[in-house]
Amino acid sequence: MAINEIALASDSVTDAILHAAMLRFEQYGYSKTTMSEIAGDCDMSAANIYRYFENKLEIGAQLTMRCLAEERAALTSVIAENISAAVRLERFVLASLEHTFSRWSEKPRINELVEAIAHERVDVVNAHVDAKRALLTQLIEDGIRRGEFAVTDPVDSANAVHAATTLFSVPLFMQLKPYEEFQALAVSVANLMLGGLLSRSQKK
Amino acid sequence: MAINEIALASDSVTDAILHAAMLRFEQYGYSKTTMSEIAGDCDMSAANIYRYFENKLEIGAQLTMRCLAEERAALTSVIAENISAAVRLERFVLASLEHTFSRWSEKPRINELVEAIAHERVDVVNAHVDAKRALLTQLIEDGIRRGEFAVTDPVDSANAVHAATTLFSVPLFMQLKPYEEFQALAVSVANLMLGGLLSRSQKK
DNA sequence: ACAGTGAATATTTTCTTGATTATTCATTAA
DNA sequence: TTAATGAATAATCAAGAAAATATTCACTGT
Repeated sequence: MAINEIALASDSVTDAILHAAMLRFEQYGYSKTTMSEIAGDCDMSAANIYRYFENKLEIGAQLTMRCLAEERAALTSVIAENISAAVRLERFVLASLEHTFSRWSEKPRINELVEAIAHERVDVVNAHVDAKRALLTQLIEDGIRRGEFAVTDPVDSANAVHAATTLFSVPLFMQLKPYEEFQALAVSVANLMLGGLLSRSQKK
Repeated sequence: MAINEIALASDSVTDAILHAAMLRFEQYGYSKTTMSEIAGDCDMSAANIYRYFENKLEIGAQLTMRCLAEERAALTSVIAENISAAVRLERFVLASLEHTFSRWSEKPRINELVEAIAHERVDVVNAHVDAKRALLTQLIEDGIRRGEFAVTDPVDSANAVHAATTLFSVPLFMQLKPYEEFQALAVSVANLMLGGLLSRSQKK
């Protein structure tokens, strides 16, 4: 029964709704999923959902935030690796590309959700972008601390790196080339930028 | 009379049609302009246009090619300046941004035209992108020749620079920030990349 | 043959209008 | 007071007709 599913998957009505919505969105897409269906999965009426969420968009927004947070979690673990900042930067770019590409090619429904929310809730995307920039800033600060990077303004450098890797973060572009070409390009871009970051003694 | 306009602006029926179409597209937009209107401006019937152009899309494509060629002409003259390759590269990026931004903000009708054609005639955009990459390759080769740049594969570097400056070449992004912020970002990106291009002796 | 046309056809867009769906609200049950 | 509902309302979507537009074609004048 649905009651069991809820018990297994979550510990509050809010989470039950989010969980049910996610399953629907994954399988049928955001726009094709109705509030009644989500409600039915939770054994409640559609009206009751509005006691927990302002509207459908808010459900989508929260799920999108989770999705983007997962991506950042992966990037965070790249940053945390115990290797040179230069290699971490390259892996950061490659990991970002990998998430963008695989969401686009393997999870089109979720991609649809994210795009829809990005359109109506710019704040969600902005928060993600700001968080990503903050991660890059962290990484660059660490590189400076270790004596690897020679730049003086880590925030400015992080902004530049972020801007320069736009191509690898926007699903829309993924249709332009096969994944392998994007990978090679990402490596080239990362190496080019590293030239501007590395301190003289680090260069081969 | 229209006859005079044609005589002034062009020397063939083909050019008269293109000229009339451009005026209409600029003022009313690509989709709102009809073949009959273009034909009327040239004192001919709509059917007669098809003796000179395959269809409306082809007219749009040719005008778009002109527009993109103008942009490349500006970039070409930046490359031709008699200054260091490093400065030319920065100016190249800034000029590219300027074209993207001003077309988006000041010529929305033309931008609509370009977007419409880009959607239906990918080959037109591809040719432009390839030509832009070729210009960058030229510039980098020149930088190498002069001893300014230390890279070994100018085509790969040009691809990387081109990819890294995507943000400044796509009209869609122009809504994200004010022009001044884009300018500052473009300078940061250019400097970051120059770090990877410049030969050791050039660095301050 | 060539440049051109009006009328016919095909395609696209626009507009209605009937559903479907989102959201609100008055009310019930605990 | 809190959780929940069915019914009412509002907003959105979708199918199909009507109108506008693109494209073709048989034909005219040169």
